[in-house]
Amino acid sequence: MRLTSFTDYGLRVLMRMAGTPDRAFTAADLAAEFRISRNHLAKVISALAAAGLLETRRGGGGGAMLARAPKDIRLGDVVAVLEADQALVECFASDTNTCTLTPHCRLKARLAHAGAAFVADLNRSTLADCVYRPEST
Amino acid sequence: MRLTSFTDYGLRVLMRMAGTPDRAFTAADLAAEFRISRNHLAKVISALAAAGLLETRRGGGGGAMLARAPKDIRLGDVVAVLEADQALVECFASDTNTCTLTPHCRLKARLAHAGAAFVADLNRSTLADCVYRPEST
DNA sequence: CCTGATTTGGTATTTACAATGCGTATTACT
DNA sequence: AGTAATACGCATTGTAAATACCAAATCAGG
Repeated sequence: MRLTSFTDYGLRVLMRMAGTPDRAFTAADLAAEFRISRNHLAKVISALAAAGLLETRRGGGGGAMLARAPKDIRLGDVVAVLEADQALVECFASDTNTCTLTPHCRLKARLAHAGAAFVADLNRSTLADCVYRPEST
Repeated sequence: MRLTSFTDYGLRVLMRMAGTPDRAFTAADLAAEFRISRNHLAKVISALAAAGLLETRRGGGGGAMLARAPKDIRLGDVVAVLEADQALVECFASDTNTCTLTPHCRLKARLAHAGAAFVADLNRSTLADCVYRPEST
């Protein structure tokens, strides 16, 4: 059971931004602070913006900031958005599925239910519960 | 959010065996039926046997069969065993973790809790709920 | 007590895909 | 204009899962 680093990074970004609201973070800033790839992080930020979680502004002095208050951002929703294209097991990707028991399988629905339980459990917390404050404040 | 095919195959094996109890399945039999790698499947079977879910017998006429009644095998436990070496996110693998917010991160515990919720939800079902019967019975 | 069938375990190879890098276009502030 | 940033497509890399291969241990049956 694994989440992609894409999702991992997305959560880090949100936690960090919640720690210093009203600041516009550039992808370069965050990449340096986290010591990860700037390019990859830029895509994560794009995805978060596309999901309506961040507001971005181009050009000089631009960057990204939270689109809503941390308490209005539920963690499960974030994970669900960032993991949207991940199939829990093979048979969830109907176009590439080769499982021979697919038509009669009684497991798939239960796995889907468990995945929903995972998200629901995370949704008991909001970003406000996971604010990250940098070293020097 | 993804499970490995290792786990996926393990679940298929158990469901199939529950459909025809008292039969000893060889790795080759199951691999042919599922149209997957025989060698890979052999390791899955090994892992299931090591976890006490299967009894295996070597030699001519050997094979594997369920060690317990299907109703006594909980799906969440199976997944937990087969996914044991999978880190949900980077910081769960403490030896290779590079996340700069690790000491102060308030997310990790919540992710772990959600992972447990996933397993617990699956544990509401047993293998008896997911028996797979082959085409011709 | 062989012989063939099967599991078991280790290692090596292949492959798939996430992760990363990079170049260009686009947008916007100064 | 010039500069600073996002946005986007494509190429490349790296890593881990998936697979293949091989040797050894084990057991049933003649």
